[in-house]
Amino acid sequence: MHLAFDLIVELDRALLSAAAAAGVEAGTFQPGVRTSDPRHGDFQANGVLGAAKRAGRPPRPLAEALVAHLPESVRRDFDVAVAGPGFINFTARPSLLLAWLQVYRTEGDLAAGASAAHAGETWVVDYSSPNAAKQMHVGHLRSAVIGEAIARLLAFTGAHVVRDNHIGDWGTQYGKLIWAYRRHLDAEALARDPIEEFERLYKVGNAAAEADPAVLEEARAELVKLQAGDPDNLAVWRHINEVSLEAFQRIYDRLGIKFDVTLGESFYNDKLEPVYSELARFGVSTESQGAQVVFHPEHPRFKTQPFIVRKSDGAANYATTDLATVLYRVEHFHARCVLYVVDKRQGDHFEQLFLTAAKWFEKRGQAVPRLVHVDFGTVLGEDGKPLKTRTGDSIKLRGLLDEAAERAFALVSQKSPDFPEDERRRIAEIVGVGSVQYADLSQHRSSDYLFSWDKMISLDGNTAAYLLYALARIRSIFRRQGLECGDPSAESGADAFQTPGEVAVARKLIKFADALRLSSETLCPHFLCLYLYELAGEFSTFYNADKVIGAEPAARARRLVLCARTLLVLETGLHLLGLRTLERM
RNA sequence: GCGAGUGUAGCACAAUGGAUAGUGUAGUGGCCUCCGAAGCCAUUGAUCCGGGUUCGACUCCCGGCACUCGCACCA
Repeated sequence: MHLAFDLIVELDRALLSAAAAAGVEAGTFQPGVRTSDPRHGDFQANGVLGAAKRAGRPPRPLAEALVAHLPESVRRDFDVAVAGPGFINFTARPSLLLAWLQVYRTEGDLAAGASAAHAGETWVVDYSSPNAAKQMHVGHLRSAVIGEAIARLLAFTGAHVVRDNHIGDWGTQYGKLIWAYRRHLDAEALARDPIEEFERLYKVGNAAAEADPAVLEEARAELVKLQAGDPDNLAVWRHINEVSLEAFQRIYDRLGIKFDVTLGESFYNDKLEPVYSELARFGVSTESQGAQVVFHPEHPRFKTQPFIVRKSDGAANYATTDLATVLYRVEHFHARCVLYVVDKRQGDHFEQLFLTAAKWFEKRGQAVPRLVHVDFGTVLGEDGKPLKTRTGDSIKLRGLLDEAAERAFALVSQKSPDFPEDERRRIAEIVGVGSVQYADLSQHRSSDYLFSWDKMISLDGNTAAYLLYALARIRSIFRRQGLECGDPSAESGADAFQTPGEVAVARKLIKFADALRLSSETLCPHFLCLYLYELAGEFSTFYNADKVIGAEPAARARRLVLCARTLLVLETGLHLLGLRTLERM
């Protein structure tokens, strides 16, 4: 039996053909189907009002006419009603709810249903992108967490995703760093915590260069040697980068991040010369104050605010690399779309980059991919200012995740004292790190967000722990019944949903498709979070009202369907967000 | 100065131009002989101000006010 994954798409199509049959002029009617307030039904079509206005017809009779021309299948699956000024409400019948849940029963089924959205498209997602030789701190959290969630969402909805970690592994800081590395390296500290040692060395080099111009000169000389390909300096540089990447990967492992490629700035060193020579030759760039820059006369601000593509000393900067990177992603990956998951404070840079790339590509006679700055707000402390330690230092990501796991451990130990310690540790890591990820994802990415340990790990409200707890309770039902979750034999004999709790959960489950679509179209994971939270809420109400164990056979079977699918959707959803899930907690 | 963003209940957040603006916390009152009470149920409380567009505006446009951020060789 064919049953649409996204029922909204199906209703949209049905309404369009009904409009044609009812004599509505083509192109004047957009169905506008969306999920609705459950009080009114499951889906509603709002498009009649606008179309009636344009046609100069009263809306309600038009809505009635459309309803009368709906295909038989729609009327069989939905209770259809015209309401208010001219809304068409669709309420899924219990038989449709059960049928949908019987068709979409595994993660593979869901993925197959969702994958039509971006099939055949290649998307490059540029996220995390820390600087080598420095520890990742709280400022790196959101890019990593949001970027990973978006990459997973796109992949699940059918895209071929290239995850690219565009690390800062080249630049002027290496002069001072290498200078200090040669003179002040503490081998013991390096073995203990290499990145901390690199950070210390950089500070030593920086301070020495500030205090003594001769040192500054020496550091510059080290940089020139590195850039000229001096083998010794290159070896130091490589060592620093390797060690840095290993340290980053330990963080990424905890956050469920795995990059497809790590093409840092240095990768583009030999691809920069054509960028500025072409920009100059095409007349896209001009010379200003000794630098090569791009102005955009059509833009209110960038007509005077330059985009510097080559510094007055002849060196490249990040604008140059970013342009070279766009070209590489098109030519090498055939990217149709490139996402930059970067702090919103860099908005100007990306706006200028995209304008410049458009002009450059046009001159090259090449289509520019869709370039999107997926921006996000700042992580604030409880004082409303950017999150720092009490002494004003940035908070290290590793320490932050450790603290999250520690706090979760205290909680797990309190709630489940009889679990063995190693299991409590394992649970705490999942709950703690997941809480940090979820707190970040559950809020609209564009706004700043307030970092609060208490709200994050306190298990009330829209938190990771609440969702994980719902999972644990479902698992427990199956465990107590000696059943595998989703076992078809346990579900056989299920009849249509009856109680308010059953119906509410089933109605929420069929809207997973919509949550995925909304979330991936807008590149906003919080829509998925909100959906999962509401689903878990509906489930908790149902769980409280309707018992599975001990129910008569048909009721037990249909309730097991709800348990299994809620578990499936919650787990699939949480995995898409980058979280790990657990059996009990 | 120019530009961008934000302004929703005591606090923290939602609302893809749609119906009576949702939720969590905090407050109050219930529910464990009942699959995990890290839970459930009930209840109080808000769109910065002023215009406009629209059948319909938290949402779009214009003008204020407040806060945040960005603005020449760091990324």
